Amino acid sequence: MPPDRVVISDVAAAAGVSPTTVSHALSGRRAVSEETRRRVLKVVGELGYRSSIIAQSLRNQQTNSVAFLVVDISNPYYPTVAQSVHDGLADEGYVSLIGITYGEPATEETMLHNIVRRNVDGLIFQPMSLSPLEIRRIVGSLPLVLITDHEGELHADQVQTNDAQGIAEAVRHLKDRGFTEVGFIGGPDGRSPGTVRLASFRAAAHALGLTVADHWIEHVPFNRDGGREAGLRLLKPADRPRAIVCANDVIAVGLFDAAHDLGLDIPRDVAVVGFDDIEVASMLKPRLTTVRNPARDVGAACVEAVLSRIASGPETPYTVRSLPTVLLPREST
Amino acid sequence: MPPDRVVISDVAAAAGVSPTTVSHALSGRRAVSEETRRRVLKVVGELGYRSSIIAQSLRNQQTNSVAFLVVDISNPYYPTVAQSVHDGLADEGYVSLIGITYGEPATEETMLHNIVRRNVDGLIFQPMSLSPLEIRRIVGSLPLVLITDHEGELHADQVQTNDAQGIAEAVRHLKDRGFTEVGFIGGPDGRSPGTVRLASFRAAAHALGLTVADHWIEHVPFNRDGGREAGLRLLKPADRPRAIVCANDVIAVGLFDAAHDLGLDIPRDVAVVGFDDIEVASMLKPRLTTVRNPARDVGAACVEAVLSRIASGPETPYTVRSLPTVLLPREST
DNA sequence: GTGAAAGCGCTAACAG
DNA sequence: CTGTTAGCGCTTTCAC
Repeated sequence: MPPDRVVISDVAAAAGVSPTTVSHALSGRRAVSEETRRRVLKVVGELGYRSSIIAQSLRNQQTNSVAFLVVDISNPYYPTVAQSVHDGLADEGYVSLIGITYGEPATEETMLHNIVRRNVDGLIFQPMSLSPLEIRRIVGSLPLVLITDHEGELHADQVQTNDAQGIAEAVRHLKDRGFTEVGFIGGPDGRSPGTVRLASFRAAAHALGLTVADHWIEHVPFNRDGGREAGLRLLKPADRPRAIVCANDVIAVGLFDAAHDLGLDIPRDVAVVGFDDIEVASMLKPRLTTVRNPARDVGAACVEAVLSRIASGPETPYTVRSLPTVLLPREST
Repeated sequence: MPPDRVVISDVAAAAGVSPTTVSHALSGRRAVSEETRRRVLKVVGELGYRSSIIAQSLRNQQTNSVAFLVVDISNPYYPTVAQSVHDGLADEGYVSLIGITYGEPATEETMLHNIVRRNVDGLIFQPMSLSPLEIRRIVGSLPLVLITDHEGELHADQVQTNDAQGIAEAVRHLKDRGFTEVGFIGGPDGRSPGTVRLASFRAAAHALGLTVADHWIEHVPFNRDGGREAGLRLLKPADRPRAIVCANDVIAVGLFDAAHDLGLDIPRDVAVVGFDDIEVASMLKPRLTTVRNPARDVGAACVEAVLSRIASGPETPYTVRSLPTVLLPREST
């Protein structure tokens, strides 16, 4: 086993040159005679020298790292985004620091502080609790990309999906299929994407003259159990909606559970529409009609945004990238 | 917006003390008079000082970070492990650097080098291509936990699952149900977990006197398409196995696709057993019989192993943690 | 073409 | 109880 930490002065000594020369032989930022360069490289190979990124970071004031703060990796939608972010960043030589916030305000805040303390070069963040201004206050002038539907001043670059469009398509599709009494299972109140989706649902249903009873709107956590419980509440009464739009696919899975428990057939007794198009959606029986949320594109857009911000500095105006969503009609409607 | 980078000397100057005192007032590693401490803390608050972890890392020779190298985050099994690792590490104040290797030898190797250059305090790694010795050569004396079924000298702490046990239960269960002609869809040849699972399958089938034709064994990538293609090859001929064990659930999903395409009923025409118990398993129709692979426990065991190694140093003997697997009989058998 | 010296931000001897 | 000094490993002036 070779000595564990070979540092630049070890290489310099062994090659009979100064650390400066080793640095330049490796980086190519200054001319080094061919002969010296070869000798240095040889010693580097023999000693197994690998420069310390920590030391470089301190000196260069940049770490080649980007943090990605995500709400909840147990929803299959997010690993896809995370993978896309990771791969895009890795291609450009950046490492990703992934943090899971669970949407908790305290967790969001402490993670933000830790990220600043780690001198990351940029941050991609899907906020659930903190406001854009609070975030900016914590991270200073750090390159910041927010994944959010928030309207208005963000103090950050933005990546969003056009959820209203997909939801509108879904509602129209329900009407075309003859479902006129419709309900909605949304996420918790607040800054979650469920809020926008619910608003879009209401607007679309109203525009098309569909019936939406107040008690056909449910707010639950974005998970399978939430969907199941809301489903039970909505479907048990005789007075129930004939179609239900869910704020995401995971909730729809829970709704499938509820329908199964109650012996109800989908779509005969109740139609179901999801949101996200996670892989499971096409594995369910019946296959789930859903709105496709382009996870990989979202990740790629975030990477692109954060890298251009890192390159351009804080002066250039903030950008907004809006990605389309589209309805995928399948068997559950 | 406050000045972006407040450093310790700024605080010292504003509080009228030395940087040393600020450091100690914050860390508590040296007594500081109550009066001074209060003053320093006040200034820290006003200026919004947050110490640089990069600088601390260079000085202290430890980064409070652990790398987690995983094969493929698109298989839902891994996000669960990753989440467990992330949470366990976060609880102890460590940040996780997640890398996705896709099992590529070149990627594994460069990621390993980069990780060393980043001075992480430890590494949790599920190797697919590199051998334990090659890995140890690259990472030097770094605390290293390998997630692998590899038998023999590992030069690292190990976390493994007792796959043989679960597979044996599965095969016995198939026999009990009256399936005597059995096949297997495994992963690619090599260091993948599929190799051990196949060997266990063969051993168990042989011990119980079941029939396993050579062409009922398939090697495919660990994804849905792989399962589908293998399924088509196995199920099309009249001479087909009556039950198929899959090396993981994702492959089993592909097999479901194939059965569906061919108009075959599960379990009447062919029984299916998976491995992992990802959430989808219980959502399929019919619900998938599978061997539960304790993802969260694996993650927790890795965290525990790497942290104790970090605490104990390289001298203490390597440990092996073996986690049980158990069959979950459901509707697909 | 090469080297000496300074400094990134921090902490720990050492000294008082 | 507090401050001065050195140094973690690197890159970049500045000087020759």
